[in-house]
Amino acid sequence: MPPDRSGVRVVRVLADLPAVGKTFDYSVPPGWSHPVGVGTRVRVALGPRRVAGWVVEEGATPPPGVELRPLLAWRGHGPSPEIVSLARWAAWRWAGRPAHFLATASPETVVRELPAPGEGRRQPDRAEGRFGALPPGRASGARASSPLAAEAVGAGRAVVQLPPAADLLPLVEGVLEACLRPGRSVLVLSPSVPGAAHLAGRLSGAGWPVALLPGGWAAAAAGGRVVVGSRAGAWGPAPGLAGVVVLDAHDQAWQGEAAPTWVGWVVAAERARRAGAPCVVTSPCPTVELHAWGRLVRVSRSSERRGWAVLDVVDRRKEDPRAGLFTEPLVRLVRRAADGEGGPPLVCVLNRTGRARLLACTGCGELARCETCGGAMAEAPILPPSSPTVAAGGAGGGGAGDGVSPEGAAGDGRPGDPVPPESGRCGPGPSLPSRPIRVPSGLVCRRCGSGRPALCASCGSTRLKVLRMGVSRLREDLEALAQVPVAEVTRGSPPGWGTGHRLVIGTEAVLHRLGRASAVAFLDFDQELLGPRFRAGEEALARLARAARLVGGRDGGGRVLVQTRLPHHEVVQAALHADPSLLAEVEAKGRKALRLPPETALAVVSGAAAEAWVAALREAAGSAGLEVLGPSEGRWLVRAPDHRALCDPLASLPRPRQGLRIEVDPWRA
DNA sequence: CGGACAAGCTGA
DNA sequence: CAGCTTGTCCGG
Repeated sequence: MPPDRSGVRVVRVLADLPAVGKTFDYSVPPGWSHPVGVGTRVRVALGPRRVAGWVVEEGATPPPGVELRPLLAWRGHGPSPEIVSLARWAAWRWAGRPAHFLATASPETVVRELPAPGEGRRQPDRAEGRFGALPPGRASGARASSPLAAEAVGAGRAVVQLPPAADLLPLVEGVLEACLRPGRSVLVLSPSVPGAAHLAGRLSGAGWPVALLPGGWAAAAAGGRVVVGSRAGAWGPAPGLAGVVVLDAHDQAWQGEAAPTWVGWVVAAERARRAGAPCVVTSPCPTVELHAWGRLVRVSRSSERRGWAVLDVVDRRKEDPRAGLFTEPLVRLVRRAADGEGGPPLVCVLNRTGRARLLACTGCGELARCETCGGAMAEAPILPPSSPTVAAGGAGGGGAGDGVSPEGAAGDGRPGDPVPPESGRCGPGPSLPSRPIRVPSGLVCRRCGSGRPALCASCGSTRLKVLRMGVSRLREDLEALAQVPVAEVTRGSPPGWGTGHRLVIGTEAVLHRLGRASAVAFLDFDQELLGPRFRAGEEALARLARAARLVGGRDGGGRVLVQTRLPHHEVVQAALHADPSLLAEVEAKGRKALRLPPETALAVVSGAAAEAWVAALREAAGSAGLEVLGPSEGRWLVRAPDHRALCDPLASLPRPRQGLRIEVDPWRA
């Protein structure tokens, strides 16, 4: 090593190792012709190993007494210095590691050089049809100039409340017209990957220079393009950022389940703020957070009404209780769908997987409960041990409450999930068929996972009646009623499952899987309304909005049927009157009263090391106005007046290497 | 993260 | 006291 300060470039490198937050200094080999700057991806020696990393600082003074080692290899272009800085911010904001975000912000392959910058808009293709017609838009070559877009761009931070079935393209094009300039970029994000691809196709057909992420990373990094992506796209390259558009900003998909639980639209908005660029988000049903963030821009009442569906509210209080979920209006709808010819299907939604989630003895009336823990026993098919086959399984969700969340359904049929233990304490016996079947069925505890045969524990009767049925059972009943095949779609179903059926039933997932429906029926909407999460109301309205979009709004002629015992609930009323503010007002007051976001900032801390760490946090807490509540079910809730008061202490307290999960902005408190 | 090394437990 | 496990520290 030459004795320094004589033309040897020194760079500070962050290794791509989640647990190593520390940075290390290296020398740039003198012979290198590669561009090396903040964000460049490199390979370095760290102790005995060679690891990937990013240059995060240039020209730093290495600590005295360390012999610098040279960078080992140049691994192509990486995120820009602005993104490196944004990653540091996000690491603070969601209690994560910068390396996590830099990985998200980096291209999937080594990018050695960048193509030419985008050239501005060319004449639109006339061949428009190949991008499909959902939602039914007019030819996008037509004048897109949208006064709505102008108003939104002018507001700087705008929440455009477009109804569910509205075509978003005119607004997006309006923002592009207002913002996209040679050599600059506009970021357009959609909550789903197919949604982003579809949008990219339409924009590109309309003549815009599009780079679709993640594949188009290099093109995006060259600048002058509309950069289209989904959640991770919030981290995509967009040099000279001149505007940001986020579609369906209320969507739960903007937040991930894995820690750090960063929120895509919040990252995009922060990026726009730092660049001084306008950020326009759209939503048919803006959340309270969105209301607190930006200025609300609304369309006319008549447009808004047109974009929501006609809602049939079935008051289950007035229906014959013996009819169960099959109310008279639903039966009519089912018969009509069964008799119909072709066209999109009737979609029935019931957010309960499995066949039967709660049973009682027909003889003595006793509930089927677990002999071990007292929890409710659900009916479950008996599977061969560790069968990988997808089947209805009531076994999901260890202690996840009612399992109403889509996550609760995640356990379906995955190997390693608690399936009824045929070898267990009271397994049903030896001769199991090799394929999963529905009969004989057993009972399985949804809390502790133990199983037993389908018998009443108190009188031994084998006749059990279903008090709360799940989709699998309902599918059979629906098929019997309709006399046509009925498809069942849950999270585990293969893609494309259910197409070609006149009737489809499923959990919440069915709303995401299908592109179009003639009608959507929510069989037990109370479950959505009363979910044990503080965002239950907003989620429920988002589902109604999605359903309205599926049926094409009022113009599409579709209907949405909602079976509920709470017909006056603000969520139902908001959809009925095509006025999401009816919910927003109630919701804002409620959050304020209960000191929930956006009134406060929350984090949930859990894991093996949580208890000790939280104790230390409590020590440090008092000054900052930080409250630590809990534990409840092994989780602590940390509450602060705002994110600064929350995240500063979380960031300054040293973290154990393992066993600590911090969820900032938790979905449920 | 993964290797190095130190401190603790075990068994002959 | 060797041999192994478990824990803590460090890397430029």
